[in-house]
Amino acid sequence: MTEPSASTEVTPDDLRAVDGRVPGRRGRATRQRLLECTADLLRVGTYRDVKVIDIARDAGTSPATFYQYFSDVETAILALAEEMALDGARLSALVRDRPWRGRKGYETAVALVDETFDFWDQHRHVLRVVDLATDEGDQRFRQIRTRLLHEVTLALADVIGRAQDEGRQPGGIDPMATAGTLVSMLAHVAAHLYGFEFWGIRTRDLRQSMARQLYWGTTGQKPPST
Amino acid sequence: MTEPSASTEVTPDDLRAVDGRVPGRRGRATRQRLLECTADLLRVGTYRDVKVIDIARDAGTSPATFYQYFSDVETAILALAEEMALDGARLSALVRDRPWRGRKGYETAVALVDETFDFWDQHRHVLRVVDLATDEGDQRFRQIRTRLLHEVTLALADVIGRAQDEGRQPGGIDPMATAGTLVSMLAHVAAHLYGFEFWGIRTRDLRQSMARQLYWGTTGQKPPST
DNA sequence: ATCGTAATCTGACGCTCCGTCAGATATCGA
DNA sequence: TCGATATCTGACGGAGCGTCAGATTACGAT
Repeated sequence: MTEPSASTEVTPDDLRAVDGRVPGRRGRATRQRLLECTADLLRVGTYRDVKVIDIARDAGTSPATFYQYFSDVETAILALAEEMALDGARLSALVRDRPWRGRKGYETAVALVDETFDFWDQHRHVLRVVDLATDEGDQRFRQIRTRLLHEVTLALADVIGRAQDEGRQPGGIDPMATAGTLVSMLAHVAAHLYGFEFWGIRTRDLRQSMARQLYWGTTGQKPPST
Repeated sequence: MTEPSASTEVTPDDLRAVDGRVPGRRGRATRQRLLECTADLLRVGTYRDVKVIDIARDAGTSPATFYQYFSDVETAILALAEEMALDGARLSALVRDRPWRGRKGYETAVALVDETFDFWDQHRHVLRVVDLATDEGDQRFRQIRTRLLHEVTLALADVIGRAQDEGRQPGGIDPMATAGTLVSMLAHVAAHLYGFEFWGIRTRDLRQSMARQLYWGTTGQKPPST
Protein backbone atom coordinates (compact mmCIF):
# COMPACT_ATOMS: atom_id res chain seq x y z
CA MET A 1 0.00 0.00 0.00
CA THR A 2 2.84 2.33 0.58
CA GLU A 3 5.64 1.90 -1.87
CA PRO A 4 6.65 0.45 -5.18
CA SER A 5 9.69 -1.65 -5.83
CA ALA A 6 10.34 -0.71 -9.42
CA SER A 7 9.23 -2.82 -12.35
CA THR A 8 7.80 -6.26 -12.11
CA GLU A 9 7.82 -7.59 -15.61
CA VAL A 10 10.00 -8.06 -18.64
CA THR A 11 13.04 -6.66 -16.90
CA PRO A 12 14.52 -9.89 -15.55
CA ASP A 13 16.08 -7.62 -13.06
CA ASP A 14 14.69 -7.91 -9.58
CA LEU A 15 11.40 -9.82 -9.68
CA ARG A 16 11.65 -10.02 -5.89
CA ALA A 17 11.33 -13.73 -5.00
CA VAL A 18 13.91 -15.66 -3.10
CA ASP A 19 16.07 -12.77 -1.90
CA GLY A 20 16.24 -11.23 -5.35
CA ARG A 21 17.30 -14.18 -7.47
CA VAL A 22 16.32 -14.35 -11.13
CA PRO A 23 13.69 -17.07 -11.54
CA GLY A 24 14.23 -19.93 -13.95
CA ARG A 25 11.84 -21.77 -16.19
CA ARG A 26 9.90 -23.52 -13.46
CA GLY A 27 9.67 -20.38 -11.41
CA ARG A 28 8.31 -18.30 -14.24
CA ALA A 29 5.71 -20.93 -14.95
CA THR A 30 4.55 -20.97 -11.36
CA ARG A 31 4.43 -17.21 -11.28
CA GLN A 32 2.34 -17.15 -14.42
CA ARG A 33 -0.01 -19.77 -13.04
CA LEU A 34 -0.48 -17.65 -9.93
CA LEU A 35 -1.25 -14.64 -12.08
CA GLU A 36 -3.84 -16.50 -14.07
CA CYS A 37 -5.56 -17.72 -10.94
CA THR A 38 -5.53 -14.21 -9.54
CA ALA A 39 -7.18 -12.95 -12.71
CA ASP A 40 -9.78 -15.70 -12.54
CA LEU A 41 -10.68 -14.90 -8.96
CA LEU A 42 -10.93 -11.24 -9.87
CA ARG A 43 -13.29 -12.16 -12.67
CA VAL A 44 -15.71 -14.12 -10.53
CA GLY A 45 -15.47 -12.39 -7.15
CA THR A 46 -14.82 -8.99 -5.66
CA TYR A 47 -11.46 -7.34 -5.25
CA ARG A 48 -11.83 -7.19 -1.50
CA ASP A 49 -12.37 -10.92 -1.34
CA VAL A 50 -9.40 -12.07 -3.35
CA LYS A 51 -7.33 -13.97 -0.77
CA VAL A 52 -3.81 -15.27 -1.11
CA ILE A 53 -4.92 -18.58 0.24
CA ASP A 54 -7.46 -19.01 -2.56
CA ILE A 55 -5.04 -18.06 -5.28
CA ALA A 56 -2.56 -20.58 -3.95
CA ARG A 57 -5.12 -23.34 -3.68
CA ASP A 58 -6.40 -22.75 -7.21
CA ALA A 59 -2.86 -22.76 -8.53
CA GLY A 60 -2.22 -26.03 -6.76
CA THR A 61 0.48 -24.62 -4.56
CA SER A 62 0.93 -23.14 -1.11
CA PRO A 63 0.53 -19.59 0.17
CA ALA A 64 4.24 -19.45 0.92
CA THR A 65 4.93 -19.94 -2.76
CA PHE A 66 2.74 -16.98 -3.63
CA TYR A 67 4.87 -14.77 -1.42
CA GLN A 68 7.91 -15.98 -3.27
CA TYR A 69 6.73 -14.00 -6.28
CA PHE A 70 4.49 -11.23 -5.01
CA SER A 71 4.56 -9.26 -1.82
CA ASP A 72 0.77 -9.14 -1.68
CA VAL A 73 -2.38 -9.46 -3.76
CA GLU A 74 -2.12 -5.88 -4.99
CA THR A 75 1.30 -6.48 -6.42
CA ALA A 76 0.05 -9.50 -8.31
CA ILE A 77 -2.76 -7.43 -9.79
CA LEU A 78 -0.22 -4.78 -10.67
CA ALA A 79 1.58 -7.37 -12.76
CA LEU A 80 -1.70 -8.22 -14.48
CA ALA A 81 -2.21 -4.55 -15.17
CA GLU A 82 1.20 -4.35 -16.77
CA GLU A 83 0.34 -7.19 -19.11
CA MET A 84 -2.87 -5.39 -19.97
CA ALA A 85 -1.13 -2.10 -20.69
CA LEU A 86 0.93 -3.76 -23.40
CA ASP A 87 -2.25 -4.69 -25.22
CA GLY A 88 -3.36 -1.06 -25.01
CA ALA A 89 -1.03 -0.04 -27.81
CA ARG A 90 -3.68 -1.06 -30.32
CA LEU A 91 -5.82 1.92 -29.34
CA SER A 92 -3.27 4.64 -29.98
CA ALA A 93 -2.10 2.85 -33.11
CA LEU A 94 -5.60 3.09 -34.47
CA VAL A 95 -5.81 6.85 -33.86
CA ARG A 96 -2.43 7.40 -35.46
CA ASP A 97 -2.73 5.16 -38.47
CA ARG A 98 -6.14 6.08 -39.77
CA PRO A 99 -7.49 9.16 -41.55
CA TRP A 100 -9.46 11.75 -39.62
CA ARG A 101 -10.93 13.84 -42.43
CA GLY A 102 -14.30 13.52 -44.09
CA ARG A 103 -16.39 10.39 -44.02
CA LYS A 104 -13.32 8.21 -43.53
CA GLY A 105 -12.55 10.27 -40.47
CA TYR A 106 -15.94 9.52 -39.01
CA GLU A 107 -15.32 5.84 -39.68
CA THR A 108 -12.11 6.12 -37.72
CA ALA A 109 -14.04 7.59 -34.82
CA VAL A 110 -16.45 4.68 -34.92
CA ALA A 111 -13.58 2.21 -35.07
CA LEU A 112 -11.96 3.83 -32.06
CA VAL A 113 -15.19 3.47 -30.11
CA ASP A 114 -15.47 -0.18 -31.06
CA GLU A 115 -11.88 -0.96 -30.21
CA THR A 116 -12.25 0.77 -26.86
CA PHE A 117 -15.40 -1.17 -26.01
CA ASP A 118 -13.61 -4.36 -26.89
CA PHE A 119 -10.54 -3.53 -24.87
CA TRP A 120 -12.53 -2.67 -21.80
CA ASP A 121 -14.65 -5.73 -22.09
CA GLN A 122 -11.58 -7.88 -22.17
CA HIS A 123 -9.82 -6.24 -19.28
CA ARG A 124 -12.53 -4.79 -17.09
CA HIS A 125 -11.77 -6.91 -14.07
CA VAL A 126 -8.24 -5.54 -13.97
CA LEU A 127 -9.19 -2.04 -15.04
CA ARG A 128 -11.57 -1.51 -12.19
CA VAL A 129 -8.84 -2.25 -9.69
CA VAL A 130 -6.45 0.00 -11.56
CA ASP A 131 -9.00 2.80 -11.33
CA LEU A 132 -9.59 2.27 -7.65
CA ALA A 133 -5.93 2.04 -6.72
CA THR A 134 -5.06 5.05 -8.84
CA ASP A 135 -7.74 7.07 -7.16
CA GLU A 136 -6.44 5.93 -3.81
CA GLY A 137 -3.10 7.43 -4.65
CA ASP A 138 -1.09 4.38 -5.58
CA GLN A 139 1.56 5.69 -7.94
CA ARG A 140 2.43 2.30 -9.36
CA PHE A 141 -1.10 1.91 -10.67
CA ARG A 142 -1.32 5.52 -11.75
CA GLN A 143 1.73 5.04 -13.89
CA ILE A 144 0.15 2.14 -15.73
CA ARG A 145 -3.12 3.94 -16.17
CA THR A 146 -1.23 6.89 -17.51
CA ARG A 147 0.81 4.82 -19.97
CA LEU A 148 -2.43 3.38 -21.25
CA LEU A 149 -4.53 6.51 -21.67
CA HIS A 150 -1.85 9.06 -22.28
CA GLU A 151 -0.78 7.53 -25.57
CA VAL A 152 -4.30 7.71 -26.95
CA THR A 153 -4.70 11.23 -25.63
CA LEU A 154 -1.49 12.37 -27.25
CA ALA A 155 -2.49 10.83 -30.55
CA LEU A 156 -5.87 12.56 -30.45
CA ALA A 157 -4.32 15.86 -29.40
CA ASP A 158 -2.15 15.61 -32.46
CA VAL A 159 -5.19 15.32 -34.68
CA ILE A 160 -6.77 18.31 -32.96
CA GLY A 161 -3.58 20.33 -33.32
CA ARG A 162 -3.57 19.66 -37.05
CA ALA A 163 -7.22 20.71 -37.30
CA GLN A 164 -6.26 23.96 -35.59
CA ASP A 165 -3.40 24.56 -38.00
CA GLU A 166 -5.83 24.19 -40.86
CA GLY A 167 -8.28 26.59 -39.24
CA ARG A 168 -10.98 24.01 -38.80
CA GLN A 169 -10.82 24.13 -35.01
CA PRO A 170 -10.59 27.37 -32.95
CA GLY A 171 -7.07 28.22 -31.79
CA GLY A 172 -8.11 29.12 -28.26
CA ILE A 173 -8.69 25.60 -27.05
CA ASP A 174 -6.07 23.33 -25.54
CA PRO A 175 -5.72 20.18 -27.67
CA MET A 176 -4.53 18.07 -24.76
CA ALA A 177 -7.42 19.11 -22.55
CA THR A 178 -9.94 18.39 -25.25
CA ALA A 179 -8.32 15.09 -26.13
CA GLY A 180 -8.28 14.30 -22.43
CA THR A 181 -11.99 14.85 -22.00
CA LEU A 182 -12.73 12.78 -25.08
CA VAL A 183 -10.62 9.89 -23.88
CA SER A 184 -12.33 10.19 -20.53
CA MET A 185 -15.65 9.87 -22.19
CA LEU A 186 -14.50 6.79 -24.05
CA ALA A 187 -13.06 5.20 -20.96
CA HIS A 188 -16.01 5.91 -18.77
CA VAL A 189 -18.67 4.81 -21.20
CA ALA A 190 -16.72 1.67 -22.00
CA ALA A 191 -16.41 0.94 -18.31
CA HIS A 192 -20.13 1.29 -17.72
CA LEU A 193 -21.74 -0.13 -20.83
CA TYR A 194 -23.74 -2.56 -18.79
CA GLY A 195 -24.98 0.29 -16.65
CA PHE A 196 -26.29 2.08 -19.70
CA GLU A 197 -28.16 -0.94 -20.92
CA PHE A 198 -29.63 -1.03 -17.47
CA TRP A 199 -31.11 2.36 -18.26
CA GLY A 200 -32.45 1.07 -21.54
CA ILE A 201 -29.82 2.81 -23.61
CA ARG A 202 -28.71 0.68 -26.54
CA THR A 203 -25.02 0.15 -27.04
CA ARG A 204 -25.43 0.97 -30.70
CA ASP A 205 -26.82 4.40 -29.83
CA LEU A 206 -23.95 5.04 -27.48
CA ARG A 207 -21.59 4.05 -30.22
CA GLN A 208 -23.08 6.65 -32.49
CA SER A 209 -23.16 9.39 -29.88
CA MET A 210 -19.58 8.77 -28.90
CA ALA A 211 -18.38 8.67 -32.47
CA ARG A 212 -20.13 11.97 -33.16
CA GLN A 213 -18.67 13.65 -30.08
CA LEU A 214 -15.27 12.26 -30.94
CA TYR A 215 -15.42 13.43 -34.51
CA TRP A 216 -16.65 16.88 -33.66
CA GLY A 217 -14.27 17.26 -30.74
CA THR A 218 -11.19 16.35 -32.72
CA THR A 219 -11.84 17.72 -36.18
CA GLY A 220 -14.16 20.59 -35.35
CA GLN A 221 -16.38 19.43 -38.22
CA LYS A 222 -20.01 18.47 -38.15
CA PRO A 223 -20.24 14.67 -38.35
CA PRO A 224 -21.84 13.24 -41.51
CA SER A 225 -25.56 12.82 -40.91
CA THR A 226 -26.36 9.22 -40.21
CA MET B 1 -21.03 -9.59 -1.23
CA THR B 2 -24.06 -11.47 -2.25
CA GLU B 3 -27.31 -9.89 -1.33
CA PRO B 4 -29.01 -6.76 -0.15
CA SER B 5 -31.45 -6.50 2.68
CA ALA B 6 -33.58 -3.64 1.50
CA SER B 7 -33.01 -0.06 2.50
CA THR B 8 -30.67 1.06 5.20
CA GLU B 9 -31.52 4.68 5.83
CA VAL B 10 -34.39 7.02 6.50
CA THR B 11 -36.91 4.21 6.55
CA PRO B 12 -36.93 3.41 10.27
CA ASP B 13 -38.10 0.09 9.14
CA ASP B 14 -35.65 -2.71 9.50
CA LEU B 15 -32.17 -1.24 10.08
CA ARG B 16 -30.99 -4.76 10.92
CA ALA B 17 -29.38 -4.51 14.38
CA VAL B 18 -30.53 -6.49 17.39
CA ASP B 19 -32.87 -8.91 15.66
CA GLY B 20 -34.59 -6.14 13.73
CA ARG B 21 -35.52 -3.73 16.47
CA VAL B 22 -35.84 0.00 15.70
CA PRO B 23 -32.87 1.80 17.23
CA GLY B 24 -33.42 4.65 19.67
CA ARG B 25 -31.55 7.86 20.21
CA ARG B 26 -28.38 6.32 21.60
CA GLY B 27 -28.32 3.66 18.94
CA ARG B 28 -28.65 6.11 16.10
CA ALA B 29 -25.83 8.19 17.53
CA THR B 30 -23.53 5.18 17.72
CA ARG B 31 -24.42 4.17 14.23
CA GLN B 32 -23.65 7.63 12.94
CA ARG B 33 -20.33 7.69 14.77
CA LEU B 34 -19.41 4.38 13.16
CA LEU B 35 -20.28 5.78 9.76
CA GLU B 36 -18.15 8.83 10.27
CA CYS B 37 -15.18 6.74 11.33
CA THR B 38 -15.67 4.51 8.30
CA ALA B 39 -15.63 7.56 6.06
CA ASP B 40 -12.49 8.84 7.75
CA LEU B 41 -10.66 5.57 7.29
CA LEU B 42 -11.75 5.50 3.67
CA ARG B 43 -10.35 8.98 3.24
CA VAL B 44 -6.89 8.18 4.57
CA GLY B 45 -6.40 4.55 3.61
CA THR B 46 -7.38 2.08 0.95
CA TYR B 47 -10.72 0.33 0.63
CA ARG B 48 -9.14 -3.06 0.98
CA ASP B 49 -7.57 -2.06 4.28
CA VAL B 50 -10.62 -0.72 6.03
CA LYS B 51 -11.09 -3.17 8.90
CA VAL B 52 -14.04 -3.48 11.25
CA ILE B 53 -11.66 -3.56 14.16
CA ASP B 54 -10.23 -0.15 13.23
CA ILE B 55 -13.61 1.44 12.73
CA ALA B 56 -14.71 0.20 16.13
CA ARG B 57 -11.55 1.39 17.86
CA ASP B 58 -11.79 4.86 16.30
CA ALA B 59 -15.42 5.09 17.31
CA GLY B 60 -14.52 4.15 20.85
CA THR B 61 -16.56 0.98 20.78
CA SER B 62 -16.17 -2.71 20.14
CA PRO B 63 -16.32 -4.74 16.92
CA ALA B 64 -19.42 -6.49 18.19
CA THR B 65 -21.19 -3.14 18.29
CA PHE B 66 -20.32 -2.52 14.67
CA TYR B 67 -22.05 -5.73 13.71
CA GLN B 68 -25.10 -4.54 15.57
CA TYR B 69 -25.62 -1.95 12.84
CA PHE B 70 -23.92 -3.24 9.72
CA SER B 71 -23.41 -6.74 8.45
CA ASP B 72 -20.00 -5.85 7.05
CA VAL B 73 -17.79 -2.97 5.93
CA GLU B 74 -19.42 -2.85 2.52
CA THR B 75 -22.82 -2.32 4.01
CA ALA B 76 -21.53 0.59 6.07
CA ILE B 77 -20.08 2.17 2.95
CA LEU B 78 -23.39 1.58 1.23
CA ALA B 79 -25.03 3.70 3.90
CA LEU B 80 -22.45 6.42 3.29
CA ALA B 81 -23.22 6.22 -0.41
CA GLU B 82 -26.89 6.70 0.32
CA GLU B 83 -26.17 9.87 2.25
CA MET B 84 -24.08 11.06 -0.65
CA ALA B 85 -26.78 10.38 -3.21
CA LEU B 86 -29.11 12.75 -1.42
CA ASP B 87 -26.63 15.54 -1.96
CA GLY B 88 -26.57 14.68 -5.67
CA ALA B 89 -29.90 16.36 -6.27
CA ARG B 90 -28.11 19.68 -6.66
CA LEU B 91 -26.68 18.56 -9.99
CA SER B 92 -29.92 17.72 -11.74
CA ALA B 93 -31.57 20.76 -10.19
CA LEU B 94 -28.96 22.92 -11.86
CA VAL B 95 -29.60 21.41 -15.29
CA ARG B 96 -33.33 21.80 -14.90
CA ASP B 97 -33.49 25.28 -13.43
CA ARG B 98 -31.13 27.19 -15.69
CA PRO B 99 -31.36 28.35 -19.29
CA TRP B 100 -29.63 26.41 -22.05
CA ARG B 101 -29.87 28.85 -24.94
CA GLY B 102 -27.32 31.35 -26.09
CA ARG B 103 -24.57 32.74 -23.93
CA LYS B 104 -26.56 32.05 -20.76
CA GLY B 105 -26.76 28.45 -21.88
CA TYR B 106 -23.02 28.23 -22.12
CA GLU B 107 -22.77 29.64 -18.62
CA THR B 108 -25.08 26.89 -17.44
CA ALA B 109 -22.74 24.35 -18.99
CA VAL B 110 -19.80 25.89 -17.13
CA ALA B 111 -21.75 25.90 -13.90
CA LEU B 112 -22.61 22.24 -14.33
CA VAL B 113 -18.96 21.42 -14.79
CA ASP B 114 -18.02 23.35 -11.66
CA GLU B 115 -20.73 21.79 -9.57
CA THR B 116 -19.72 18.35 -10.74
CA PHE B 117 -16.08 18.94 -9.88
CA ASP B 118 -17.09 20.12 -6.46
CA PHE B 119 -19.39 17.18 -5.83
CA TRP B 120 -16.77 14.66 -6.81
CA ASP B 121 -14.13 16.34 -4.75
CA GLN B 122 -16.33 16.15 -1.72
CA HIS B 123 -17.37 12.55 -2.14
CA ARG B 124 -14.56 10.91 -4.06
CA HIS B 125 -13.62 8.47 -1.34
CA VAL B 126 -17.11 7.03 -1.37
CA LEU B 127 -17.60 7.35 -5.11
CA ARG B 128 -14.62 5.23 -5.95
CA VAL B 129 -16.00 2.36 -3.92
CA VAL B 130 -19.41 2.83 -5.49
CA ASP B 131 -17.80 2.57 -8.91
CA LEU B 132 -15.87 -0.52 -8.02
CA ALA B 133 -18.76 -2.31 -6.39
CA THR B 134 -21.09 -1.39 -9.23
CA ASP B 135 -18.67 -2.76 -11.73
CA GLU B 136 -18.35 -5.90 -9.68
CA GLY B 137 -22.05 -6.43 -10.07
CA ASP B 138 -23.34 -5.33 -6.69
CA GLN B 139 -26.90 -4.24 -7.39
CA ARG B 140 -27.24 -2.24 -4.20
CA PHE B 141 -24.43 0.04 -5.26
CA ARG B 142 -25.59 0.12 -8.85
CA GLN B 143 -28.93 1.39 -7.72
CA ILE B 144 -27.36 4.29 -5.88
CA ARG B 145 -25.06 5.12 -8.73
CA THR B 146 -28.04 5.06 -11.03
CA ARG B 147 -30.15 7.31 -8.84
CA LEU B 148 -27.29 9.76 -8.83
CA LEU B 149 -26.43 9.88 -12.51
CA HIS B 150 -29.75 9.04 -14.05
CA GLU B 151 -31.42 12.20 -12.81
CA VAL B 152 -28.79 14.37 -14.42
CA THR B 153 -28.94 12.33 -17.58
CA LEU B 154 -32.69 12.65 -17.80
CA ALA B 155 -32.50 16.37 -17.27
CA LEU B 156 -29.93 16.74 -20.02
CA ALA B 157 -31.84 14.46 -22.34
CA ASP B 158 -34.78 16.77 -21.88
CA VAL B 159 -32.75 19.72 -23.04
CA ILE B 160 -31.55 17.75 -26.06
CA GLY B 161 -35.09 16.69 -26.89
CA ARG B 162 -36.20 20.30 -26.88
CA ALA B 163 -33.32 21.25 -29.16
CA GLN B 164 -34.47 18.53 -31.54
CA ASP B 165 -38.03 19.83 -31.51
CA GLU B 166 -36.74 23.23 -32.48
CA GLY B 167 -34.64 21.74 -35.28
CA ARG B 168 -31.33 22.76 -33.77
CA GLN B 169 -30.23 19.19 -33.19
CA PRO B 170 -30.61 16.35 -35.75
CA GLY B 171 -33.58 14.11 -35.10
CA GLY B 172 -31.69 10.88 -35.73
CA ILE B 173 -29.78 10.86 -32.47
CA ASP B 174 -31.00 9.35 -29.22
CA PRO B 175 -31.20 12.09 -26.55
CA MET B 176 -30.66 9.65 -23.70
CA ALA B 177 -27.60 8.11 -25.30
CA THR B 178 -26.05 11.48 -25.95
CA ALA B 179 -26.91 12.74 -22.49
CA GLY B 180 -25.45 9.53 -21.13
CA THR B 181 -22.13 10.00 -22.85
CA LEU B 182 -21.96 13.60 -21.69
CA VAL B 183 -22.65 12.68 -18.11
CA SER B 184 -20.05 9.97 -18.42
CA MET B 185 -17.55 12.51 -19.56
CA LEU B 186 -18.38 14.74 -16.62
CA ALA B 187 -18.16 11.92 -14.12
CA HIS B 188 -14.96 10.51 -15.43
CA VAL B 189 -13.12 13.77 -15.75
CA ALA B 190 -14.27 14.84 -12.30
CA ALA B 191 -13.08 11.54 -10.91
CA HIS B 192 -9.64 11.92 -12.42
CA LEU B 193 -8.88 15.60 -12.17
CA TYR B 194 -5.69 14.92 -10.28
CA GLY B 195 -4.62 12.50 -12.99
CA PHE B 196 -5.01 15.19 -15.59
CA GLU B 197 -2.92 17.66 -13.65
CA PHE B 198 -0.37 14.91 -13.49
CA TRP B 199 -0.25 15.13 -17.28
CA GLY B 200 0.18 18.87 -17.11
CA ILE B 201 -3.40 19.58 -18.15
CA ARG B 202 -4.82 22.56 -16.29
CA THR B 203 -8.15 22.16 -14.60
CA ARG B 204 -9.28 25.43 -16.12
CA ASP B 205 -8.66 24.09 -19.62
CA LEU B 206 -10.61 20.96 -18.81
CA ARG B 207 -13.38 23.13 -17.56
CA GLN B 208 -13.57 24.92 -20.85
CA SER B 209 -13.34 21.79 -22.98
CA MET B 210 -16.04 20.09 -21.00
CA ALA B 211 -18.33 23.07 -21.10
CA ARG B 212 -17.91 23.31 -24.85
CA GLN B 213 -18.62 19.60 -25.39
CA LEU B 214 -21.57 19.85 -23.09
CA TYR B 215 -23.00 22.87 -24.81
CA TRP B 216 -22.54 21.50 -28.28
CA GLY B 217 -23.76 18.04 -27.32
CA THR B 218 -26.97 19.29 -25.74
CA THR B 219 -27.96 22.29 -27.80
CA GLY B 220 -26.37 21.38 -31.11
CA GLN B 221 -25.06 24.93 -31.31
CA LYS B 222 -21.50 26.13 -31.65
CA PRO B 223 -20.34 27.39 -28.26
CA PRO B 224 -19.58 31.12 -28.01
CA SER B 225 -15.93 31.69 -28.82
CA THR B 226 -13.97 32.22 -25.65
C1' DA C 1 23.45 -42.44 -15.14
C1' DT C 2 24.97 -40.06 -10.93
C1' DC C 3 25.82 -36.41 -8.01
C1' DG C 4 26.03 -31.81 -6.04
C1' DT C 5 24.25 -27.43 -6.04
C1' DA C 6 21.07 -24.02 -6.73
C1' DA C 7 16.22 -23.24 -7.50
C1' DT C 8 11.85 -24.07 -5.85
C1' DC C 9 8.40 -25.50 -2.77
C1' DT C 10 6.02 -26.24 1.76
C1' DG C 11 4.57 -27.29 6.75
C1' DA C 12 4.14 -25.01 10.63
C1' DC C 13 3.82 -21.07 13.54
C1' DG C 14 2.47 -16.62 15.82
C1' DC C 15 -0.37 -13.02 14.74
C1' DT C 16 -4.45 -10.10 13.19
C1' DC C 17 -9.00 -9.86 12.09
C1' DC C 18 -13.55 -11.92 11.54
C1' DG C 19 -18.30 -12.72 13.11
C1' DT C 20 -21.19 -14.55 16.96
C1' DC C 21 -22.66 -15.50 21.25
C1' DA C 22 -24.29 -14.97 26.17
C1' DG C 23 -24.29 -11.99 29.57
C1' DA C 24 -23.23 -7.19 31.52
C1' DT C 25 -24.54 -2.31 31.54
C1' DA C 26 -27.14 1.83 30.45
C1' DT C 27 -31.56 4.18 29.51
C1' DC C 28 -36.18 5.45 30.26
C1' DG C 29 -41.03 5.51 31.33
C1' DA C 30 -44.22 4.52 35.06
C1' DT D 1 -37.14 3.55 42.58
C1' DC D 2 -37.89 -0.22 39.65
C1' DG D 3 -38.42 -3.22 35.91
C1' DA D 4 -38.23 -3.67 30.91
C1' DT D 5 -35.88 -2.80 27.01
C1' DA D 6 -32.13 -0.97 24.36
C1' DT D 7 -27.37 -1.10 23.95
C1' DC D 8 -22.83 -2.62 24.61
C1' DT D 9 -18.88 -5.93 25.25
C1' DG D 10 -15.59 -9.85 26.54
C1' DA D 11 -14.50 -13.91 24.90
C1' DC D 12 -14.06 -17.45 21.59
C1' DG D 13 -13.44 -20.55 17.40
C1' DG D 14 -12.13 -19.96 12.87
C1' DA D 15 -9.90 -17.88 8.55
C1' DG D 16 -6.08 -15.64 6.46
C1' DC D 17 -1.72 -13.44 6.86
C1' DG D 18 3.29 -13.39 6.23
C1' DT D 19 7.72 -15.73 7.56
C1' DC D 20 10.73 -18.97 8.60
C1' DA D 21 13.73 -23.33 8.34
C1' DG D 22 13.99 -27.29 6.18
C1' DA D 23 12.34 -30.65 2.42
C1' DT D 24 11.99 -31.47 -2.47
C1' DT D 25 13.02 -30.91 -7.29
C1' DA D 26 15.59 -29.59 -11.51
C1' DC D 27 19.68 -29.50 -14.04
C1' DG D 28 24.50 -29.04 -15.51
C1' DA D 29 28.89 -31.20 -14.93
C1' DT D 30 31.16 -35.38 -14.71
